[in-house]
Amino acid sequence: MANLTKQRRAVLEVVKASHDHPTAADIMDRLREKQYKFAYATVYNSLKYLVEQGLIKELHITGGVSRYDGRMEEHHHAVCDKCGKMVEVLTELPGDFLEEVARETGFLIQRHHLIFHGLCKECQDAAR
Amino acid sequence: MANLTKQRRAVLEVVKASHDHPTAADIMDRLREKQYKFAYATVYNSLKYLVEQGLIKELHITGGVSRYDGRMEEHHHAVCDKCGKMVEVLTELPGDFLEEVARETGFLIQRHHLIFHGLCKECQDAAR
DNA sequence: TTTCTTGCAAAACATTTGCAAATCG
DNA sequence: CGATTTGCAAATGTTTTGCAAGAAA
Repeated sequence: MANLTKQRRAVLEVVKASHDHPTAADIMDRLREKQYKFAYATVYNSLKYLVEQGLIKELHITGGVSRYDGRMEEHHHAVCDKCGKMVEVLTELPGDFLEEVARETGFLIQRHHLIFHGLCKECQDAAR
Repeated sequence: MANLTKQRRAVLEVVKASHDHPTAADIMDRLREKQYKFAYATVYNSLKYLVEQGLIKELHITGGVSRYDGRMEEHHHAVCDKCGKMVEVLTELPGDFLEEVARETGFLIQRHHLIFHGLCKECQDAAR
C-alpha cells in the first residue's frame, strides 16, 4: 500500500517543506519551481493518497479551498480575521474534555481540530 | 443596518428552521419548496449579509462547500467519517484553555470552532 | 499480463462579478 | 431622487472524471 511514486514523493516533499498550509494551487506552483510539471489531477490524486496514508493533513479553514499541512503532530490553528495570517497552536485539549465529548455524542472520536479566529498581535497593535 | 429584505428574511427563516447545516444549494432547494425562486447570487448575498450581521454562522467542515448554521449558541460539531452524519456538541471548552491559547499565540481570540471526527454510535455498532 | 498511476482535457460544482432593472427610503 | 438590493448570465476558481497511454508488479 505504501506506493510512493515519483509524483507522490515530490508532492509530499513540497507539503512537508511548506509551513504555510498551501492550497493545491500553491503546491502546483512550488512543484513547477522545482521543475516538476504534473497534471492538476495528479497533484490532487497524490494529495488524496497522502492524506489517506496519514502522511499529511487536509485542512478546511476558510471556505472553498482545501489546504494541506505536513506537520503531523497534534496541533490546531489560529487565523487572523484581519490579515489572514494563520499560526499553529500547540496547546492541547485536556483529556477529560475529550472524554466528556465522547460521552455526550456517543462518538468514537478519532481526531479533532480546533480553529481560533481573532486578531493577531500585529493587527491588534495596528488597531490602536 | 438591520435591513431585512424579503429575500434575506426568507433565507434566514430557512436556515433557522434547518438543523442539518445546509449548504447554499440545500437552501436554494428549500426556498424553492416554499415557492421562493431567488437567484443564486441573491441567496449568496443574503447568506453573506446574515453572517456579517451575526444572525447565522458559516461552517467550513468538509472540503469545498460552506454550510450554514442558524444555531447561535456556542457549540461545536462532530462528523462521522463513515456515514457523514454531523451532530452538535455542546460541551464547552474550559476557560483556562482559551487563556492559555491566547497566551501562546498572542492572538485576541474572538471565536473558536472545534470539529471532531470519528464514528457515530450506529457506525460503531455496525462495525462489530 | 494485470493492476495501478499518470496526463490531459473536459466536466462538474461552488461561488463571485458586472450590470441593468427593481425596490426602498 | 439616491442608495441599496435583486436577478440573470457569464466568469472564476477548485476539484473531479473519463479515458487512453505509461509504468510497475
